[in-house]
Amino acid sequence: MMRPLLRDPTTLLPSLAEASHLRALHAHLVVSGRLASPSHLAAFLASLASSNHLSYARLVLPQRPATLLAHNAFIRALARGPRPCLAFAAFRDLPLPPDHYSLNFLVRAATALVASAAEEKHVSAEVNARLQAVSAHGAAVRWGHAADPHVQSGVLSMYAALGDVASSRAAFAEIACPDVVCVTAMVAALAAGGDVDAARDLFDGMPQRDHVAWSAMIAGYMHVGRSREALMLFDEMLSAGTTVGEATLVSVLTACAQIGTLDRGKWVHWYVRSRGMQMSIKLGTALVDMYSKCGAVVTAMEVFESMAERNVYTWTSAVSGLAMNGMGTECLQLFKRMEGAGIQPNGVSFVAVLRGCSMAGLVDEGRACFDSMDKYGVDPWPEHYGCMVDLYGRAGRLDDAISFINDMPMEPHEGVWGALLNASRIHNSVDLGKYALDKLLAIESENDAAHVQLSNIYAESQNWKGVSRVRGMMKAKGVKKVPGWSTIEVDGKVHEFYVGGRLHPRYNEIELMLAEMDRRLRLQGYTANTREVLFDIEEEEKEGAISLHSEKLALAFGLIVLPEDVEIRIVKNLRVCMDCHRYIKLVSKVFNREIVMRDRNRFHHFKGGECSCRDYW
DNA sequence: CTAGGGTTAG
Repeated sequence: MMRPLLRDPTTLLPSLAEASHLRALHAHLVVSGRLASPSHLAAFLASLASSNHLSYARLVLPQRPATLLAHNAFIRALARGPRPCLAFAAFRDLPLPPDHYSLNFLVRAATALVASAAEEKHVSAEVNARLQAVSAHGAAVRWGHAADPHVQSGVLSMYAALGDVASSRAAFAEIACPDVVCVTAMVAALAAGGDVDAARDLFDGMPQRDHVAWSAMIAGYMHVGRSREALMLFDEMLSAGTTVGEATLVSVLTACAQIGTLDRGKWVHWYVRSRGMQMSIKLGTALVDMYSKCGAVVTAMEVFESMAERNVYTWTSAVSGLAMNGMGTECLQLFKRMEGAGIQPNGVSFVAVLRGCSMAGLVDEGRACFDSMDKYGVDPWPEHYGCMVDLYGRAGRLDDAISFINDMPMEPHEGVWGALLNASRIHNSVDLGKYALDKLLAIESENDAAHVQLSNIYAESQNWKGVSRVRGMMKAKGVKKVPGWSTIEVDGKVHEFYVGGRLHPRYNEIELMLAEMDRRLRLQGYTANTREVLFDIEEEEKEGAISLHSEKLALAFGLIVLPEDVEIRIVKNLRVCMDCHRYIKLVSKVFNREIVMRDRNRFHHFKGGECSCRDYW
């Protein structure tokens, strides 16, 4: 008669916040005799623990003959809860010797502890997590359960979460016959430790691979930013006919976002819909992120609005998408909506909204956001200070930027000086630029971008001596400039262009188009601004170099091969230089094309001779 | 009653 109520106390309890309801349910379980059954007791305890009724659970637990089933369920619930350290206390208080289940859950608790410590960036928490992790492994050995396959795979990923691949390796070597799960865990551990090639060797040697193994290897490439290989492996996975799960698609979308390949990203979106796959929070978030990072911010927001459920990652992803696409006002509005929806912003959310405010020159609003971090219990990271300096500096309030730096409770990190340097460039403040560079170089003496920035400041003020001095400095210190490259996607294929390079098979056509572009731009009164460019390349390449910045090559190629009604989408690894920016604005007008360019920091949407960044970047 | 892969910034 009362069966329906008892079916699943796990889903029932969270809605019963009231203690009287709790006691009623408890009484009900007792009277009906259900609580005498170890599995019902275990389920009841688990739901108590996971719905934050810990003290109640602790009252219930010792009142009957102890079973490992019940205690293990309790430990498991604690391990998955907000405070995994509680699982250790429960493990210590076990009235019976632990079995392999207990140890498995203990190891999970340690992993969760490590993960949360890493997220909080708290040093003492990390040290503590490390100790707990080692002690969990020790307990598994001491109680004779270290050879249980569930415990083994758990231990491997636990050490991986700690960043201790050596221990993962050692533990893996102990396993006589590792099963698919353990090998997959080891593949992931090696990749997380940066040794993707070792991970790939292990993966290639696997006697059988299921979709999780494929997924782990694809994600492994993503961990080290080798997104092209991730996509290539995904193609192999498709040809192998393996089932494609949601997790795989999330990694694939991350790869698309990183490369900026909108066509493949759209294909994934289509794949999800055509298979009728359910749109989970993670998948939806990955889609929002992919569309944002491919410059399709409108579609990103459509996906965002269509999602049934969103968490702080989803919101932050959308806020950040608006910020990087230069939609500062919308970004701030969305952040406010997020607060209104009762979502607690975290450190990343604040980085995103502060960047958005910076883009739109919303200085006071940004300041208010920064000040509100305290209210949410978010400790500012160095990045947040960097954003604030950028916010003031970009708006031309250099004095405010400086006094903000002086009031910092910590030593300014390189990002802070970098922001000040950039502000000095925008507002032509030579002295401040020099000062910021000095500070920056004291921290990062070989920062090539910083040298280039200072040189640009000198160049803007026609100080050629300064330009050559910086150049000499770089030579003397052996600072190597990162070579610039740009990519453009045509029919799903990504074409790469390098600065001054003539490697593309259709270079002859590109050269003709570049000449045509120059001709038509000159008719509009364009003259090349050689100041930055001259510094950017080696002496012998100077001649003709203005046409050879990688983004111009990519743009010329786009003009050749893409139809007029298709926007030209370029991804560049460095910040766009002033001359190219001016050049591309003009091309967008003269050739009547929409051009979207993602540079190192943000998007530039060019149209009709204007850029969405309003010339501040 | 257990296990391996996946989401936000820089």
